[in-house]
Amino acid sequence: MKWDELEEEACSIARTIGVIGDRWTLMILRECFLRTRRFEGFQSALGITRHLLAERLKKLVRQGVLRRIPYQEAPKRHEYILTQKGLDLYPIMMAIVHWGDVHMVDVRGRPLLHQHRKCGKMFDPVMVCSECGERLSAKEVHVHPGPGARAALEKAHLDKKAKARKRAA
Amino acid sequence: MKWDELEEEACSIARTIGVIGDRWTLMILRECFLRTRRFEGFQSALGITRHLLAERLKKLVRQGVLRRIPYQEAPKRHEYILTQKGLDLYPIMMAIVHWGDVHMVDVRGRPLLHQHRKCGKMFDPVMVCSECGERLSAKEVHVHPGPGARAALEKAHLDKKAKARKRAA
DNA sequence: ATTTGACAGTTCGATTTTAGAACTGTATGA
DNA sequence: TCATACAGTTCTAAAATCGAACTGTCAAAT
Repeated sequence: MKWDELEEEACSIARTIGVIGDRWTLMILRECFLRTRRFEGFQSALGITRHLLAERLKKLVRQGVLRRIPYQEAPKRHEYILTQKGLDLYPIMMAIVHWGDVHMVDVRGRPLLHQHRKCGKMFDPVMVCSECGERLSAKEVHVHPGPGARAALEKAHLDKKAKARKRAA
Repeated sequence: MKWDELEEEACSIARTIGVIGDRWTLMILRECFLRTRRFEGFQSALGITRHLLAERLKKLVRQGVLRRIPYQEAPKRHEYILTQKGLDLYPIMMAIVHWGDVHMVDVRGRPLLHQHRKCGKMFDPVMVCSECGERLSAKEVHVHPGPGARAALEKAHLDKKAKARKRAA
């Protein structure tokens, strides 16, 4: 499977992984959420090769996760800013941070603490059900095929028939 | 930066990415949450090469995300089951699915729907503050260096001095 | 007037990963 | 005894990544 095929799969995980599912992209997004905006900023914070950084930034802009905004003429310079689509990645980032905080800390303790402005307290992110507000766990969730999956199944069925015809010919 | 260095960084995102931050690992974990347990199951569902699948499964077992459990002798066969550490990845998975549902669906609609057993309704996952229960967004969160970050800063400081001495010599 | 440094990339050869396919070995069922 | 299921391993070719150097514009320092 190639990267660009992932985005066509009838699976929201596959499609999302097509956008953010590699090491450097996730690290770049971490920096975005920590308010880094410029090429040099990303490069020196991450130690990524300049080549790859340029490539990943372009890809994120193409996909609408970042916006490239000029901040000076002569020479032309741009900043990379999260779009709303990019900001919406926040729960993913927080979920990743939290898992690391719980399962990957060493003796030194947590690298970062998070304070909620609204209530003023240090907090952990918690995932709840949008309908009843209770904490979610894998075992309490039932998965059903949605309209996208049914369409995909029909397509797979047709593909299979096409292949069979091809073999016969 | 190499993969194994990621796990030593003073950053929970970097450490987590060191474990799950590649395309195939995330897809394998998707299958785990959909109840796939065996080598052939993963392979045929994902189209991953057998070589990489074997490698990724080993890595996940080493890191305590999966447990390798024999289900028959002669020939020896094993199943790969999520540990608690693995089950705790659920919020990350759900956050990824949800972002895909919102930003990457096509005309066919959502591939999967999620039903919460407790309340019986179809739901979306929502991330809230553990202290006050309000929805989280990036702008409402303040980041503070924790104990792990301070220790890391001191270490970086020492490393820098060591390097300077080396240059001088 | 000339050099130095910051910034944002691009280019290129060497190394590392991944893809794709074939092969190994044990057991079951026809 | 022949085919099939399962869980890998091995091999070569292709693709991605690394590391380092190079390009070009401008501002500030000498």
